[in-house]
Amino acid sequence: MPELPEVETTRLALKNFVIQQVIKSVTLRQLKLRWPIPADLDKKLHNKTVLDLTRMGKYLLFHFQNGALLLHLGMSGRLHFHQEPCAPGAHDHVDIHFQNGTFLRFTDPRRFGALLWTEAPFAEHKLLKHLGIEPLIKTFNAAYLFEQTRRRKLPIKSLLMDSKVIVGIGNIYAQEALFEAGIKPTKAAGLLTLAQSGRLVKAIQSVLKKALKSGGTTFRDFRSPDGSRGYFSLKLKVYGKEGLPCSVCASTLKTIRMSGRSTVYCNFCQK
DNA sequence: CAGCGCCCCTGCCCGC
DNA sequence: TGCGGGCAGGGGCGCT
Repeated sequence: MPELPEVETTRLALKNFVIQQVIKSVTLRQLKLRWPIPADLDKKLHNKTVLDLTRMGKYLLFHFQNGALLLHLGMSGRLHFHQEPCAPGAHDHVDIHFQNGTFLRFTDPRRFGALLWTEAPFAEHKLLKHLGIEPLIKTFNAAYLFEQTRRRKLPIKSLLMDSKVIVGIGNIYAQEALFEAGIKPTKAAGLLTLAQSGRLVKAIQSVLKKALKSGGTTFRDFRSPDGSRGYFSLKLKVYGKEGLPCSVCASTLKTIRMSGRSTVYCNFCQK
């Protein structure tokens, strides 16, 4: 999926289009996503007004007076706001039609995404209540990360990607942040020094902010909700650079697999 | 409890 | 060209 920058980019692009819109109907073509889409969603959302669109980690929340629609883009999910009718393609699973004739389309070829309904208080929803800290807020700092990593034996990369600790960091930005901080992905989290924790926090924030600024890194499947393909404006230093020379020391970047995901790093720059 | 793999699914790319 | 295998941005869950 899109990681935090892509989800936030999606949210910002959609926000002004969907807020205050009144739902006319919901078309469901495929219920089988990560979890089944509630079949009675149309009934639940009929005549309801979208009050707000927020983000918690990589979850988007469409707020209504009586609850919230919880949406996760999974690996390949996209949201596209349409101003006029448009025939659905193979993976266009959901259309949310508004009373003014516009509609929001949820497309997800791999179907790892999710669309769920949650009654207030939504923060108590099982998918949301254990979410960790947002990486771009002030309280995510060296002391926080240092404290969170004590006595943790798992590799630091795995910890970065654990949404119970920190939200929004996926396989791309975990690798990029670790490279920028000069820390090996395999290093046991508990062995980080306070100084390294500080460098890692700075690196995470810098990488995410750069990606946000460029509207989210755009990869194979990711498309901004306005339909543009975007571009690879964020210069990735290690992700997908297997076998290429390190941009700092020119030694060949190394690739390993960590919990099923490929991980690229520089064996010399990262300690 | 902590940590690690599995698996849900389709598309794409590569090698044969 | 066709086909099989491997891999892709996630993350909850079940097992050890």
